[in-house]
Amino acid sequence: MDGDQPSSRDRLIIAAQRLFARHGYNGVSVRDIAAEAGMNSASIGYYFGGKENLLAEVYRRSAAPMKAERRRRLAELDEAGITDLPALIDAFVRPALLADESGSFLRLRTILSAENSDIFSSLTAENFDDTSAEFIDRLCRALPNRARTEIMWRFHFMLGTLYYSATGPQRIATISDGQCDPHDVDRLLASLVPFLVAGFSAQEKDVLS
Amino acid sequence: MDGDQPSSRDRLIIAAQRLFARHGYNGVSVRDIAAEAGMNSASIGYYFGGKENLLAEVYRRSAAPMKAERRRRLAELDEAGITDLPALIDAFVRPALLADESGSFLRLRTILSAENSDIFSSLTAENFDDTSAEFIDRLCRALPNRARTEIMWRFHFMLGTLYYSATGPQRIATISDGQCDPHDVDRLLASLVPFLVAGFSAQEKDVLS
DNA sequence: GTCTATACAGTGATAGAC
DNA sequence: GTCTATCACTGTATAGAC
Repeated sequence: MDGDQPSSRDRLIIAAQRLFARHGYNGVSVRDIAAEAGMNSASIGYYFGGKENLLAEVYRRSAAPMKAERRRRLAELDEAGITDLPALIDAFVRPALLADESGSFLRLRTILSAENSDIFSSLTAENFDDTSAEFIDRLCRALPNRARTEIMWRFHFMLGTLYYSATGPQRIATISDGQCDPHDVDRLLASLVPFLVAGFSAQEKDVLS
Repeated sequence: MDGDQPSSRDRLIIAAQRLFARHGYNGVSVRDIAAEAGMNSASIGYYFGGKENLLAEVYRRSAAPMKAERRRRLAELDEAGITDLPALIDAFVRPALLADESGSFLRLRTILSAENSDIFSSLTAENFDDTSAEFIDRLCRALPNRARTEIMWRFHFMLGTLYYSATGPQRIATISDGQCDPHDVDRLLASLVPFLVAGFSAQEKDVLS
């Protein structure tokens, strides 16, 4: 049956997942992870070949439920025959902020994107290239009068709002004297989705290049 | 006269500024910085009390010209009597991407925001709270029918697009098969400013809270 | 196969010699 | 004011126990 103890390998992944989410990548040592899993630090080298490969394993595990949730929402939209922009953007953005508790996976990815950009690139490409392409295709269909290149730029900007929301929360709280609480994901989404919808719908400025 | 050699302290700051911009904060050791400045690594402890305080010094030095450029552009607008949203947003966004070569200071700040969020918070507050407040006030005046809270949320989203553009460049290049080059700052701005203008102008969704 | 003790070169910080 | 020496820490690699 499935009631088996998790394997040593799995225990390491779970411990790493928890610690990376809380303290980022560089903020956690292999010794911390091993201790959290109740194992020797050298076991990470044995099972994964190094800290970086363990990160890749954690990334894959965390990405899976988020991708599944996005796919589920898209299927729901298809079933209901909905193709409008707000629903589409919501289906992309909401799972990123809600898939794991308080967007800890999103936070980890933001840290990686800034600090270890080469690792981040390959992991993102490996895990999200298909989903991203799917969404860009749908965005182009929902916005037939916008150039595909322009939509990709705006997709890029959307990622920025998402990533930053996962890490820079105290800034908006400071500026607003506590009126804006970035941990209130529902409130955040209520502002973010209309903002993005308007941005994606914007008239194109004439560009030379 | 002013033709003096830069002091040992200044040599360290300049070396750190160059290395932090290229390799981020954690990617540079105090030994690297000291070697670049032609000094002993312990000198950083002596002059600054530690790597973190040296970072604060670098931050202040880098923020100054960017803030000056923003102020200069705002003064220009005031002189010409321009108060429209696109010009205002451009005056905020452009100096962040152009003040130093290839936005290396913006990149450093993004890394800090993700990895060392407590340091980032205090440095940002120390250096940018006044500028941010000034811009939010102007945004509110340019958008008199939008709630101030909502404008602060959108300001938060704008920071996200900026920060991410400074670090996650290769992602958009991959997705677009090279059609979008995030290092082309002029092209980036040509898409970003209209996107933000539309986002800031968006109709408010009815929010419960 | 699984796991661990241990050594190695690197980090930031710091006490104390000069 | 500057440097040497040293400390506790990091990720990694490996020899060897079981």
